[in-house]
Amino acid sequence: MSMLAKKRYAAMAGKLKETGLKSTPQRLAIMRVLAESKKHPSVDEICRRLRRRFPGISQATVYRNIMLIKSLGEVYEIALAGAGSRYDGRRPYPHPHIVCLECGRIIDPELASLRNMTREIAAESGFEIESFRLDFFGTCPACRSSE
Amino acid sequence: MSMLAKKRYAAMAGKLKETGLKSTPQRLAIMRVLAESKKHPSVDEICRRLRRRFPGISQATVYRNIMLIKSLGEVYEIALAGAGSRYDGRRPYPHPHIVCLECGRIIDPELASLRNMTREIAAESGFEIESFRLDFFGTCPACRSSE
DNA sequence: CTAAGTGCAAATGATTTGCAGGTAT
DNA sequence: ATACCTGCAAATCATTTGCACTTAG
Repeated sequence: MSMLAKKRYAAMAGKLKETGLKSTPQRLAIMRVLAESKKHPSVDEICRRLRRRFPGISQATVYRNIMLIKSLGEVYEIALAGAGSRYDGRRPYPHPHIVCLECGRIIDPELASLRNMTREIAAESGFEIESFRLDFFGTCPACRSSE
Repeated sequence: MSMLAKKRYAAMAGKLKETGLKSTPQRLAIMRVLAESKKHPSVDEICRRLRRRFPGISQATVYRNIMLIKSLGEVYEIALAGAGSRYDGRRPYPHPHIVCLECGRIIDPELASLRNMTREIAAESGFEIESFRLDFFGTCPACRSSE
């Protein structure tokens, strides 16, 4: 388990303790998967991965726990059009993605101008902005050169 | 019907002609609603609105036609987490939105910094950016004051 | 002990699809 | 005439919920 994964897992398990909710094996295992996974897994993927250790685990349990972890502010839900949501437990806050339309690779760019933009939006609209979603779609350098 | 609505409707109906597909009354009526509506309607809202003139119109027809119109590049689908999609026939290209989490209202802000940001992303990642998706979520002024 | 959590199955809500007629061209 | 469309109902798919049973604290 990488340094970051350890840290993320500790943060999740810690928040759980604080709330007084129970640390069940399934719940902790879900947290571990979220903390370790670099690939934005779906509920179904998380479930399949957990079935090795918990053969009878149900999707309902995964859904319920992800909702809980999300309410603790410890996962970020990436809601995709037409498909099921994917989850990022390594960066549990809104952040932009770049998705390659050829190979499906997703990268997380740095984007200095974002904070300004959120402020600009709030000022213009009068909304109180809580979160955002920003994805760019295109072709990555590798795919472009092999065309 | 406003100037823009007329223009958008003509563009949609024109593209339809080009393809050789049929101009059924229902299909044209759906286009008209999309061209006129400033409020990013859902399939259900479009359907209810059309039932005045077509009492028996089905959701399936609306879904099928919106898919078709989308494939013509004449509507932009705003896919939302947890809720149904909404549609924008006035700006059928990617553009940012602000979604109110209380009342569901969606507005289209001006956002000067967007072009720069796309350039920044392309430069940093080496991707060729084709499209994007940018939504802000928060609480609109009306909902905030009535809390 | 007992509130919280789990698995299962059934419910939900958005969207899709199969089919038996209709209708635009 | 005939390929495309429509309405209806049934089927999907992701997600949620009700319930009886189990378990962490």
